[in-house]
Amino acid sequence: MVRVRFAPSPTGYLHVGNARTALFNYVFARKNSGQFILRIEDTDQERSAVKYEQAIIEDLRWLGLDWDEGPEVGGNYGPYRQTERLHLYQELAEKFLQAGLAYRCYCTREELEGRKQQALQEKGMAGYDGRCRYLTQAQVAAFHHEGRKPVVRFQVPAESIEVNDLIRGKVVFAGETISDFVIIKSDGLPTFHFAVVVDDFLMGITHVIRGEDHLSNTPKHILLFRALKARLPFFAHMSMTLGPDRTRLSKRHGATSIRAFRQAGYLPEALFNYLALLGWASPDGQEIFTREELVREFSLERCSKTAAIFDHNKLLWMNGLYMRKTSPERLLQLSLPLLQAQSLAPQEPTAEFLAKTKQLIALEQEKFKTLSDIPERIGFFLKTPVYDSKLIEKYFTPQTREILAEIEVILADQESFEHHKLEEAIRTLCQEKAYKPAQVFHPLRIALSGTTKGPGLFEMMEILGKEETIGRLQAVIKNETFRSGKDGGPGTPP
RNA sequence: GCCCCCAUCGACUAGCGGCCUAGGUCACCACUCUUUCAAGGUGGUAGCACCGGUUCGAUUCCGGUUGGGGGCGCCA
Repeated sequence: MVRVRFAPSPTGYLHVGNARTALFNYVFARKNSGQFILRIEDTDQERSAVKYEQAIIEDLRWLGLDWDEGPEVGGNYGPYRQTERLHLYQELAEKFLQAGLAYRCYCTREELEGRKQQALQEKGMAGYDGRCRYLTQAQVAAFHHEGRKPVVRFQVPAESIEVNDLIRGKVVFAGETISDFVIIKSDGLPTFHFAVVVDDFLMGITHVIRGEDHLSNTPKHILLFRALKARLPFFAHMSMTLGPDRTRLSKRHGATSIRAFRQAGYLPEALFNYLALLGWASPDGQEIFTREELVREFSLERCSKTAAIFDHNKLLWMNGLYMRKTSPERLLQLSLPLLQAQSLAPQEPTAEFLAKTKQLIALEQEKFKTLSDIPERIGFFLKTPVYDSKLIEKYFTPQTREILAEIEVILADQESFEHHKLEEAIRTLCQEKAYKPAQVFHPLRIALSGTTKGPGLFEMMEILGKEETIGRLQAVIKNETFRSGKDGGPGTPP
């Protein structure tokens, strides 16, 4: 039975790089009919916050990465929060101490720092020198008397360690390069290295799939597994996610948290799909996957060893693809809060309003790249447009007013406001008066919507309806600033 | 400084010794469709880091150089 885990520390929002790790674990578990476990690594007292734990949980769910065991769902290997498992680490550390696998170290941070600098200069080694390994009773007593609080260090044997990585193959670390590392901090909490191994062991994790930044830590973990007499899990270290400047992806690169992308109007399935493509490729080059397809196709063997740069651009394209694919109904639901936030929709919309808005969304759907584009692109339907003087200047000539007035008359005569009929009528006008269509269509579009971007002109008029269309036209025609053909400042026509 | 990983178009990648005059996707450019903005269609620009080997033959195998990334914490 395959058992994998994602173990975030709640010190911030879910980072896209971590989300990708979670996703690979999730997909691997599903592919192998195994279990996906969520474990919260909250042993950093300084930085961990409940708020972030909650946010991470929400964002994982939003991405569709549901776990079989972990917070909020339980399981037989709990608890799944490390601060609730402290006794386990302490007991095991005590056993290590008694078995001579670990020892108490009384060095202070200052002493450590000083010696580290010196060793770095002299030998290029930055690790602990092991000087507390064999303290006498008297020395220990003296340290206690000084009030020093010890840490527990693991005694690293001088042998080289081999890591057989599923993605990278065999990696060998020389024994001397690993120094005695801390497993229990002076506050009694376990360090990351100790807690992961103890938990992976106790939770029966079979495959450790994580970022490449942990590859160098793996020999330590292997040593710990051995000390626990535990069977080694398989390791798979996936490539890192970098920013456009090839450095670790961070806030400097803009949005880096799943939360930020959510708020920017991205769809979960788009992010899911994009993340899957970062460091993994299907054999046949397929790039668009449903969750099920990805689960079917995925394999660790096809994971790339090269670090991947997170490309906002391709994500945006892919999001647009999914925006076009999904139903107007869902887009309506997802964008309603955004419309409300911009006062484009009432807090308690009527069925009529919703139906109309859905119609608008359907009309403009092919142009949305993110949900945030929805208010922007359909806003002018929902409330009187604001006119941009530059546009007026560019598209309106002195003659325009006359043309618009003629159109107004024609529209008033229309019995049906069906778009084919409207088009026919206006094209007839163009012919009769020998107007070039562009000369008529552009100003009309701007007069009605305040923008050059929009749906088909006649579809737009149909949805706006006779009354509103004529109303907007009249307002523009009467607008004083328009008379000169320029300087139509932003603002709502009277 | 020491240790580890990595190296194909600007980006993600396919390639697992001859099928490669290196393929796909995003971006970019051109053309096309068109009442705008998109979307779509067609075409195009662009890459095997470098130096040595191995081999009849290297993008593919080996070594080195260079470059990038990661680790060396009482952070995870």
